[in-house]
Amino acid sequence: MPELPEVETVRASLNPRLVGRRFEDVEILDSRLTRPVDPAEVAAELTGEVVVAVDRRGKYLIFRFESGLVLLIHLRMTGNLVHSRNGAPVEGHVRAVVRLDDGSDVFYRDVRRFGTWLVLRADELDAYLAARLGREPLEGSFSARDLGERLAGRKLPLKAALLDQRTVAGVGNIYADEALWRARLDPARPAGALDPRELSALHRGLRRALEAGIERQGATLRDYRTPDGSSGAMQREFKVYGRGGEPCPRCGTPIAKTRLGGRGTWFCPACQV
DNA sequence: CTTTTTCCCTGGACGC
DNA sequence: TGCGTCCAGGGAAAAA
Repeated sequence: MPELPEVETVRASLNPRLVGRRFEDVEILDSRLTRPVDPAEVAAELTGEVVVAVDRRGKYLIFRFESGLVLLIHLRMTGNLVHSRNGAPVEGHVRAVVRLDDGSDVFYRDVRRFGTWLVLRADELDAYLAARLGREPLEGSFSARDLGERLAGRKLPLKAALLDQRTVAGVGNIYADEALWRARLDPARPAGALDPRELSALHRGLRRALEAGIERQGATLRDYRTPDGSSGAMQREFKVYGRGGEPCPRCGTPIAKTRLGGRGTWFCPACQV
């Protein structure tokens, strides 16, 4: 499940490969991908476009073109971009293919078909993203105080608040649990009830968890791969996610599993308070 | 307004 | 071996 670190890894890999390249041919094989827009219309819009940058905002990939169009890709659960230079076919759940002007191909694969491709004009992009996303947690100017403002007055569980992309952009189920463990905070705590010291710990926990994920090229549990086909290594560093019954790396208490915000949630019942 | 629930999808794990 | 059931979860939309 690609979250901020996985999407950032994909972005960093694709950017140098795609900048300056022209989309010679675009095939969209699954109409769900562009719904409700006709995939043929999207393919026609993208054909001939020249990439000037591959950016990221939250979990969105942003392909910017010379013309001023942008392609917004969300990988959701199992979306996967593969860059193939040798013309070797890529197998399995291919939903779209882009042929570039250097002869290489970008394959979009997605087992569960939740991912989306959306074409916008650059002047529409900010409003689209602003309506859905909060601050970038790794931006230098994002402070514990900013985080506190996003959580103030909210009564839902901390875990659920972190999954809400308007709280902080890019955090998903894995990094929410990992950040809460680092901050020593109980995921069930009411989101608006943190004191300044706890907000600071959560701010630091979020950044440390996300940065660790980026350093390890993301976490590969099943489907996620980088565009060159390699796996991430962050899954080996998980402190609590998916580790029910194993000892807490900090205090040795067995990790507990519960359900919060509709998602599996792992935490240490002793040192997260 | 905020929060919760339902839905979309497929394949892997599990019970019998 | 095969079949049924459950589970994984990001975000949109509907419901509460």
